[in-house]
Order: sequence, then C-alpha cells, then structure tokens
Amino acid sequence: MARLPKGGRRKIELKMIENERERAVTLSKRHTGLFKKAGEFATLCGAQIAIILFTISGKPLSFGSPNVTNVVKKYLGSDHGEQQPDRIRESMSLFRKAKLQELNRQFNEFNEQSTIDKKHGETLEEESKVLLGGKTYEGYKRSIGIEKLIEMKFKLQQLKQDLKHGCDAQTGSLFTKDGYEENLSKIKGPKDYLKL
Amino acid sequence: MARLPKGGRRKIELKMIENERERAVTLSKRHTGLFKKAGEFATLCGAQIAIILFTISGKPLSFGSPNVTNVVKKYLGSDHGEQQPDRIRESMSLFRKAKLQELNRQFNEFNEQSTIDKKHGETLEEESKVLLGGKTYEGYKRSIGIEKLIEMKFKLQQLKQDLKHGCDAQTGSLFTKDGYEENLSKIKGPKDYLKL
DNA sequence: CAGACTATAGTTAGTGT
DNA sequence: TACACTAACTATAGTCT
Repeated sequence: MARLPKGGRRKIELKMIENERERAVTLSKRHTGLFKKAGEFATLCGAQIAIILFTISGKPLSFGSPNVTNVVKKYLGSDHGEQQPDRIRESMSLFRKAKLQELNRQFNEFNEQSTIDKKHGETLEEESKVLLGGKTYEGYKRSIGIEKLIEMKFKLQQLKQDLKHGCDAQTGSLFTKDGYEENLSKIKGPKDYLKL
Repeated sequence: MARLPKGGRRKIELKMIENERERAVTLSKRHTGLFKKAGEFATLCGAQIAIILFTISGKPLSFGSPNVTNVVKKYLGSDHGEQQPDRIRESMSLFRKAKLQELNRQFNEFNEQSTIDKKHGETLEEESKVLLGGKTYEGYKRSIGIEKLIEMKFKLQQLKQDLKHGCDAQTGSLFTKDGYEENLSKIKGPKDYLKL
C-alpha cells in the first residue's frame, strides 16, 4: 500500500534523554553512526582511532581501527599532551620517509586483514560492518601443510590442557589489573619515540 | 557579488585519500564532526566516552566526556575481556587452533630474527613485552595474517638494511612511526601474547 | 523489540576568498 | 592556511510494522 509520509527527522534538544526507552534507541542508532563515522575517518585519513564508551548503565562499547588496545597503549605510552616539534622528522631524508611510509602502509594492510578475524562479541559485528567494506580475507587461502599439522599434534595436546587450566578461572580477561598497572608505569619512563 | 553556486558536496570513495592536502582538510573537518557527534552522544545518552586517535603523521588527538583518562582507566580496569574472547576460543575448531599454534610458532621465529638487529631495542622490546603481556585473544588476532607477516618480514629486513645507513646515528629508534612502531611492538614478545 | 521507512536535520566535498 | 559557502550526501527522530 502507499505509505503515507507521516514523520521525518525532527530537531531535538541537546540534553540527556530522560525516557529510558527513547534513550536506548538513540543510543543504539547513534552508537552505530558514530562508529561508522570513525571507521570512515580512519580509512579516509589513514588514522588510527579508538573509541571507548560506557553507557549510562555501565555497559562498555568500543571501537578501534585497527584496534582499541594498541591505540590506547600508544596513548598511554606517549606524552599524550602536546606534540613536540620533532627535529628528527625534519632532518629525515625523503628517502627514509618514503620507506617508512611504505612500511607503515604494509603494516596497516596487515592490520586490516587481521581485523577481520579479530572481532568478537558485539563489537565484532559492528566493527566488521563498518570496517570491512567488502574486503575479503585470504590469509587462509593457503593451508599450512600436512607435515606441519602433524608436527603440531603435540602442541594441540598442550593447547587443550592449557585451555582447561589457564583461562577458566578468570572471567576472561587475561589482563590482570595489577599487571596492567605495573606495566603502565614501566612504559611511561623510557619512551623516546620518533614521531614521523 | 552574487555568488554563483558552483560546487556542492560530492560522494567520495571510501579509501585513504592519497593527496596530503586533501587528506589534511578532510581530517580536520571530520575530526571536528566526529568529536561533535561524540559530544552529542554523551549528552543525549548520558554516556561516558573517550576517543583517541593518531593521525597518519603520528599526531595524537583525543576527546573525552567527561574526560579521556577516566574512561580509559575504567576500560583498562574492567574486564572488557568479559566480552567473549574465550567463548570464541572455546568454539574454535581444532584445526583452527592448530593453525594458531603454527602461526604462533612462525611469529616467534620472526620475532627472534627481528630481535637480532634491533639496536635501541632495549626500550622497545621491554615495552612490547610488557605491553602485550598476555592478552590471549589479541595474540590470536594479530597472528592471523601469516602470509602477510612473512611477506613483511622480508620487506622489513630489507628496509632495515636501507635505513641502517642514515638513521641510527642519533635517533636510534626507527620503530617509532605510527604503524611501524606499533606493529613492531606487536611482533615482539609473542611468547607472551599467546597463552592459549 | 529489532528493523523499515520518511522527511528533515546535520555533515561535508569541492570551491572560492 | 584557514574560513566561508553551497549543494549534496548522510544520519537519524519519530512512526509504523
């Protein structure tokens, strides 16, 4: 039947939406939109980006291109304040720049591919949708070969064992808080990176 | 004078913008837009949000509502691993696990080689080891593109050769720029990543 | 309740200044 | 290099299924 156009977008006030249901809907829609934008941004500008958010109910949602963790780590590791003018970059030869860029490109490519398989849970679906605009993963195109599989037999046993013991205790995060804190402090110190 | 309408928005392809100027402009515009969206999101939905991004040139930009640090801390503190990497792992086929093992092995191999000609690696290596301390699923994700990795292994070595002539003198670290730095750190310390 | 739909609000690519 | 402008493009509020 002919649909009668009844509603369209309306302007809304920029304040917290009180109604829970409405808010949930908006959350869902805008969260999708935001992550999509972020994905586009990353692609178009060749940037790395991480978004972490907690809903009002405390539910965590995240987005990362190529992934959240590394961007965050990088952020934590850097003097995430101002960018100091790097003389190094300026004095770097064009040749080296080019090389470095090429390498970066390669790595990013690699990362993107990895991204396909790395997603999980909710984030998985969303990010895949956003990020993988039609790319196909070919990493497994070539199988590793029988002899290696055989060679791995033993490792598999080990693997099973480890799976049973190592991970079940905790809820899933192998990242202990303590460990992380400790690591952070280590990182802060001796970081003297060149930022091209 | 009377302005003749000459241009308007055009659709663009979703791929990295090659031209540097264009990219810079887009970066600027979209970065503003994205952060704005994020702000609206936070307001409307009462959410906490943090965005961290690094431009292709390594410049960090961030946005946080109410602020970046707390959101990130919360993220690090919480079990975002609670999202189900383990579930995935558990459902992984044996074959896949086997591949994973193999990938891991090759990863280690690659790493050992890389480690040899690292020079200022002290910081880098330690950091990486620390950074990647034991995130199982992460390791899995990153190990996936083995073909790429191998391919890159060679390019990397080649690159190091090329660069060795000029870059070591003062800066020390080549492992600094965006992807390069990050990927390098991913590659180091694989023994710590995969605790399957 | 998640998805479809519509019209409009909002964002932005290309251009000019 | 940055801002102004405009036409399109895109996201999405409200509605309905």
